[in-house]
Amino acid sequence: MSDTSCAACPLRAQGGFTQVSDAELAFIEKFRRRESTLGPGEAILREGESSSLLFTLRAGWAFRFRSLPDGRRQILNFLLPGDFIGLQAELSGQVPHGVEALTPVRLCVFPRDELWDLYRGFPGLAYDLTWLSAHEELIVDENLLGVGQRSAMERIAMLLVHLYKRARSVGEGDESGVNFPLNQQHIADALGLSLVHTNKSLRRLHAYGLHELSANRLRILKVEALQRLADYYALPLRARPLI
Amino acid sequence: MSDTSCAACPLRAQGGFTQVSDAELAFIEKFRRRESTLGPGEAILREGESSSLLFTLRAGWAFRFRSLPDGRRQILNFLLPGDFIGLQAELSGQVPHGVEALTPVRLCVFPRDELWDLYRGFPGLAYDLTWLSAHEELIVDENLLGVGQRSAMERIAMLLVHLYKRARSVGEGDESGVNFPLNQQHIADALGLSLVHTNKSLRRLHAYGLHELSANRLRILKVEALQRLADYYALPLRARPLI
DNA sequence: CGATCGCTTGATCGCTATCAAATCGTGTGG
DNA sequence: CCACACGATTTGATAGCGATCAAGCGATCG
Repeated sequence: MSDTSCAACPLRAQGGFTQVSDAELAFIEKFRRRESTLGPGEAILREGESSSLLFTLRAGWAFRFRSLPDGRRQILNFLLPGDFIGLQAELSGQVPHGVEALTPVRLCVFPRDELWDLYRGFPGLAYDLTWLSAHEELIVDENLLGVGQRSAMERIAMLLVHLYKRARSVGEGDESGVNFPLNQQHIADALGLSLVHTNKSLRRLHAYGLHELSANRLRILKVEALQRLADYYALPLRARPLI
Repeated sequence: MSDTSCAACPLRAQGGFTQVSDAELAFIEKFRRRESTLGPGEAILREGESSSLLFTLRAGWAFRFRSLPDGRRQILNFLLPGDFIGLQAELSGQVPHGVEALTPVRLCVFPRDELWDLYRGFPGLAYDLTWLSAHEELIVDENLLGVGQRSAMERIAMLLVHLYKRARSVGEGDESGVNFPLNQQHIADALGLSLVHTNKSLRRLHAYGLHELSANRLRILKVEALQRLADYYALPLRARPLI
């Protein structure tokens, strides 16, 4: 697949993202080295390794995770189109978490060592990067609140609503639902639950008739009810920067 | 108490922070509007409210939290001297979390609406802000990993080691221990445990003789053993930016 | 067609929550 | 100085949510 020009970026075209100036766009185009494609289950970043690369997820879903020596794994957050990957690395470039593709993904690849040019020449983009970082932290905060304080059912309801809204906000799916590439193990790892209990809770929640989840497709029938059940009221999603 | 000049900042003097140029220091000095002092339990930021202010915690401890409508509260992370407060607010300035002082705190206060001057004129400081944001996310990641995957005892051991190391890294305490202003309710809220269970686990952990915790003072006797118990191996703390 | 992976279900265990109450230290007012 | 209130800590008893163990089912794939 050949690389698309940033000016013709289908993601940027589809709205929900902030505007950039022509000069900024030109810089981004130059900053981006190439595009890259990976399949489901492939590693974008490996836990504990160094990477001199940064990415923007242009298409597809992925997730960020950390694990313990004995194999327990915690999914920290899910990455959807427009999300930026790799900021958390310390200067050394070593990332304490892994990032793995959930679906086929399309990545824009940037060289970390030219990040400085961005800060020096394009304060607007620099600001955007900080914003993206702070925004991702906000999502992790929300997960932590859920995992620390909510019951299993509440957590699941929250996750479904959360991902549904985010997917819709980047233009995926429609009234009939969105693609939903997580399996139950992913849900369990994201919510700090066992696989078995996740299955049982999911089943019990399904019996309420507030959502449909089948064949990789998620449909939310009663958003309000689900949100009430989870005590989860997401802030409205604003236009966000895209680099 | 009169304001200190940034050039004479006792925090910056004490090492562990990255260097800034004279020009940057001068900007920070101008950017900072005033200092402010709050007592334990006082709110630095109120959950859900808007704030046009940003802060650097110059002295004292605080914590960031979110709560659910029914009162359950999750502490997201603890703030120690040098930490920057308020980045997570969306452009509107609305913060989804609260920040509360644990000890008497001394804050440097910055006007959010001049943040743009920093990005335009001082790319190095802009970079630092992104770094601080990403670094805080890293800490929240770690908490999420713990709350999602670790047992009660492991979580407590982790928290003690984590806070001890951070406190030491900003120059607090000595071999004989550090001040430790959390009560058991704070620990419970940070780790997603009930107060009663926190107490019992703390007690059981204390019986192992790996630490001493009394009268607001924490002493770690066997760091290695505690870390092994928690499966927690913190990355070495690097020099960090201070704004 | 056997193998593998993800989903489902039942039985049992145990960690942690919840309920209840006692203890202790501290500050306050009589 | 004592009585009292209040917050933080501690302890015991009981309940329950979610983990763990074990097994079966269904679909996809080489």
